Amino acid sequence: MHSLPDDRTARAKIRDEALRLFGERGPDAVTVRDIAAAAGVSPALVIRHYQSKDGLRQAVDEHVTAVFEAMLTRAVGTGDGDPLDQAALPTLAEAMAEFLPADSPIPSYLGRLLLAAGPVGTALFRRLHEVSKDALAALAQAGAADTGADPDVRAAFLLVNDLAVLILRPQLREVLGVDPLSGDGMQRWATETLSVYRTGLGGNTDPT
Amino acid sequence: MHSLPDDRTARAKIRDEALRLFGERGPDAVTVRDIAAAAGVSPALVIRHYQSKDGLRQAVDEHVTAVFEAMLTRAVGTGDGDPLDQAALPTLAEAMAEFLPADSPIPSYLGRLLLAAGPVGTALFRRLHEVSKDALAALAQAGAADTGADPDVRAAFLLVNDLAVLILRPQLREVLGVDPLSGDGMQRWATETLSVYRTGLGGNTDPT
DNA sequence: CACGATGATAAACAATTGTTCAGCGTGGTC
DNA sequence: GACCACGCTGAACAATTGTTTATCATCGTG
Repeated sequence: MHSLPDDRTARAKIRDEALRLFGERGPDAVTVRDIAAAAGVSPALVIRHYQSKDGLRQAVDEHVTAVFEAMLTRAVGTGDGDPLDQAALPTLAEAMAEFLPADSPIPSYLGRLLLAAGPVGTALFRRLHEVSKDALAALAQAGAADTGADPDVRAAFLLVNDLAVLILRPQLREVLGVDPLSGDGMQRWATETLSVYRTGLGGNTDPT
Repeated sequence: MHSLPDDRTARAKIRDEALRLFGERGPDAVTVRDIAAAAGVSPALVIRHYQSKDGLRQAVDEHVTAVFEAMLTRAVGTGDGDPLDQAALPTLAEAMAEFLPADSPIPSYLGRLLLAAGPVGTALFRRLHEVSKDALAALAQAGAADTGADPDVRAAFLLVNDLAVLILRPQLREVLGVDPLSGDGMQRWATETLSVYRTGLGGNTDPT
């Protein structure tokens, strides 16, 4: 990422197609020949640029992580204006919808990254848990929420609720009839989650 | 060797080892030779009994689905005593902890089944969503909860909160320092989720 | 004892996959 | 023109993997 002449043609295209295919089917189900064909190059060129398939996977990992990190800082950065409102917590999916094109392969790849065993996914998950804990603490300090008896678990609970939309996107789309990362789907999802976060599931919570 | 019921044959052992390995690494990362070695038999015998690796995978799918289905009916069956209390909803993980040994490979395999694209996982997810919807409706009818403005989405929300423990178990264990499917972990997780389900995240919910 | 039936195996086969290697075309420079 | 650096490729290689085939051992039974 330093001083290479230009990332312009074949090399970047290989990485982008790999990102897309990895996100769709998972790295194990994608062959070097698949990637080469999708990028319109020969399999040998893929290896020539990235040494190995695993090298390519690492390059995609780093690229996706970098994009996501930039997105994170921008997302929490914008929260400074009105630091804590209803939208301060479930911003992960919303940030993706805002900063990425609707057909971006990054959400899918991120979902796989978080699921796969490995240092990258683990670090990413831990990072997100920290962000979640910080957000919860900020909400609590502002009196907009309570950290609960077990702040670590509560933050993890909030986090996985957000990640579920990434990880189970195909299944949710199948069952709900709408892509949970689309505008409409996010609206419906956010409404319900915020409702629960605000007042719980409802019902006769207090016998007044 | 011979005293046990006729389920500890080589055939069953192959299936059980396949279930375990598939759950640990995913079917694509497990070779027929791996399974054969784990079961103490030859690779040829694996094929002889199940025709193909995919046939074995289907057999494991059916076995896991059957076990899970039995678990589901027993779990909702026990709910008849005191039909709806605090424990009526997030029973999925608890049912597993109750009906399965602590080191059972079934939760992991189920998690993968729900994530993988394919008819079995899709059907399973749809089935669970129905169960979740029914449970929510029952809670609502008893006045213990509200179906919300969007019952389908609310039921899906509750479902994925439960599934997250299955799907993200390694990551949660890593971050929280406790297996969320162990007794201790489930206790902590259930406490927080029920707290949120009951009253929301807390804080100054109304600006009096 | 012979003898199938049963259950299991070793060895080979064919296809796939990651990777290497020798070389080809093209464009800039002397 | 000669040359050479560079981006790229086609074909081959080696390892892995799912699967087949031909064979072996064992055991209850005539």
